[in-house]
Amino acid sequence: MARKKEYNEDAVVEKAMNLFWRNGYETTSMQMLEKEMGINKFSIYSSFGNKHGLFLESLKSYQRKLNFIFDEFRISNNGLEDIKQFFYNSVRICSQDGNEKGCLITNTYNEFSEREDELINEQMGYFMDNLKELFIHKLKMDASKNEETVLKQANFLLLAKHGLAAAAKVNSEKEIEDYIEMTFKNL
Amino acid sequence: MARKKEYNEDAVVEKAMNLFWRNGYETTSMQMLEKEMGINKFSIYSSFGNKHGLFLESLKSYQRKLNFIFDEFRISNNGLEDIKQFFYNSVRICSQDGNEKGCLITNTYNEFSEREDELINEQMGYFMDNLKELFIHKLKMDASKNEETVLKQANFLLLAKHGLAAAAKVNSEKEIEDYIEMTFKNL
DNA sequence: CCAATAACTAAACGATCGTTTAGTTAAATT
DNA sequence: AATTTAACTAAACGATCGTTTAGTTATTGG
Repeated sequence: MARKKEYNEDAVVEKAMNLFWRNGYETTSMQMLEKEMGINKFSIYSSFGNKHGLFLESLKSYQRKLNFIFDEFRISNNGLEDIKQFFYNSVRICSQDGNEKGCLITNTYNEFSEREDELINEQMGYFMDNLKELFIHKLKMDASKNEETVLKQANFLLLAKHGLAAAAKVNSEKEIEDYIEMTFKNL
Repeated sequence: MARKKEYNEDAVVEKAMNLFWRNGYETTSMQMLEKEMGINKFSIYSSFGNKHGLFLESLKSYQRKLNFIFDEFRISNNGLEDIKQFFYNSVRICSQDGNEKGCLITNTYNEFSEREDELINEQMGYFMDNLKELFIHKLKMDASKNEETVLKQANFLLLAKHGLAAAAKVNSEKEIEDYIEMTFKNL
């Protein structure tokens, strides 16, 4: 056989993910990735094919990172209150390390919205559908809500979450809190 | 003196603005701008200094384009209902020509959020402050609302508007309508 | 211990980015 | 009509983009 890899693929993908998260796809160059990941361009290309492939793996790494929030969200049984907590948790994740990076999914959604990138859209759709189902499940815990109301409110919350993620990058903690409280005031 | 310009600066800026609106700042190249504006790179640089300067002028052109919506908004005297109409009008502007371009201001807000571009931030701040003041003015028409409620609701609406603009690029007309109706349901 | 092979380094690839510059054309002033 | 000067064309600038490739190093199986 031959030589062994000197790096762990999951570990370097996570580093790449953090760079993409901070800067977005287009603004992050292979040079920056080389430096941040601590491996050569050759190694990046042999492990992930190209920049686009590396980005897709980074998206998956981000979703793994979010898994524990989703698990906590899924397990709890407090209906609407769970969704609100999920909103707060999402903002907290996005504004760690002092710098406001927003949500990588939402950022990607925005950056790729004009392009028609099938693989990226697949990842986005998977994430959104998953979230919407969760919202619906939580909303249905309130038996007084009929099917139509549940669907309408789930749609509303999905867009509100999207807007919140966009706002988390530029607005103050107080404004964010006001926004969340107001969003849930009359659901 | 000397030769006269063969193009109108306002006219070519509007063409540049439409290109930036469709593609964003970074994705729009000088080559594309040359073609769309119908003038040479030399002319662009002599009129606007550089790409950044042209973009700033494009932002101003966009704001001029929005002026008539703002005027209509300002003049009317129906309080909260005016704000809702403004939301609907904003979405309509963004999804013309079939392709969903979103709001140039919001797109720029997102694309430049990590950078610390003083001139761009100035334009953004000017626009946001202006909008917030208008919201406050409309909300105060309802005398039953105290100062604190008005400010909180104005903040909420500003973020909701931001989220709406982001959503207008990717969501269906029905989802957008549900979102707006839900947003105004209990204000 | 040697041949085979995969992981590494580093340099170069062509393309495109924003910007500049040398040379030409046309309008206004004297 | 001659001169001046700004607007034009088109080519080239250096830098950087994502990607590839030639050459070297290290590990494994026979």
